[in-house]
Amino acid sequence: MTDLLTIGELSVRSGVAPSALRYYERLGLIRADRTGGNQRRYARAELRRVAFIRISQQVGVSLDEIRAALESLPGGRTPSPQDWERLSASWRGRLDERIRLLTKLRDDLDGCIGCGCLSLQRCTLNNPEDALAGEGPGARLMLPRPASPEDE
Amino acid sequence: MTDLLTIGELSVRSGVAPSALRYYERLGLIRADRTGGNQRRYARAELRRVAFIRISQQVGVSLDEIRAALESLPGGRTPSPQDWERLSASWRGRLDERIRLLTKLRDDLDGCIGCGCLSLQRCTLNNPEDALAGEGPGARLMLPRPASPEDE
DNA sequence: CTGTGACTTGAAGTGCACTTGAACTCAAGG
DNA sequence: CCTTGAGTTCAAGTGCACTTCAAGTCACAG
Repeated sequence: MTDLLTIGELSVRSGVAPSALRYYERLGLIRADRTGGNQRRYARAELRRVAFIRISQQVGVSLDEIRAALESLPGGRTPSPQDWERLSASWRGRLDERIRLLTKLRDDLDGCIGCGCLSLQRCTLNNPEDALAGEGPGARLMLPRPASPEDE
Repeated sequence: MTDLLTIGELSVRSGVAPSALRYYERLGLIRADRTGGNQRRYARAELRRVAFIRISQQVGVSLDEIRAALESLPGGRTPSPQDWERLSASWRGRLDERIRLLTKLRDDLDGCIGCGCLSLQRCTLNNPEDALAGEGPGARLMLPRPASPEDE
């Protein structure tokens, strides 16, 4: 029971496929020591990093932004609880915003269903002023830019 | 002021790029008549369809599912208000679920920040039982399957 | 020492939702 | 009639987050 994990072990414990872990390493999100035979060995702290990565993805943050956040850690490679708190808190706003927009969408949808204006003309639903645009996770999650109606 | 729209007009009114409209047509999401010169002319009803498509995407529904939903319309090609209501309502559950999961994530994140257990070991945050998995919009929005911790 | 399963690499492939480019035609105003 | 901007097609490219593949190496139990 050494305190270094193989890629297989890290994969099982983190729930992330080995291929994804290698991918994260290529992107500079995690790091690994190597054995004499060139195999990866992960410090346990990497488990925390992987957890942070997955949680951040759930919030809708891209890997590139996560990388930037992790790189912002002062000096030391192993994030302290304070680092963790700061990073987690920094996504909080994003999360709030996403929840807010989805909730607004739901309310608008309800309003539309209720009011019968389902042709979506002058309905708030079709009102582009702020509609989950930008900041989508993954590739293009939400919408590049929403609709701007006029007539119909 | 004919009641048929060119692709440029539909693009401006819907906020969707012409290339995207052609793409939607290829996928069978919208349809267009053609002029003698082979140019697309859209009935105004297509504006509603495009609006529905964009809204559905915001809810996190893939184009393929949207296509299936639109195909489910009984007979007539122009969706009635009732159709609209039914379709909109059918996404409602997805929307609720997404909001629920994001809210749970936020609460967990708060809990983590508050309780200081930021190493994310036995924290709910890292609890995979239900974590925005599946059903992501776009490509792979949320997560294929989340983490399953154990030690650290 | 050998077999087996876990590991290594780089390159290529996947899925979604589009966008871009090249080469061309159409529609409408002057 | 001619120019110009808007339209057409098909093929290929983009971005993200990975996965898959082929060909080979490593670690360890027996």
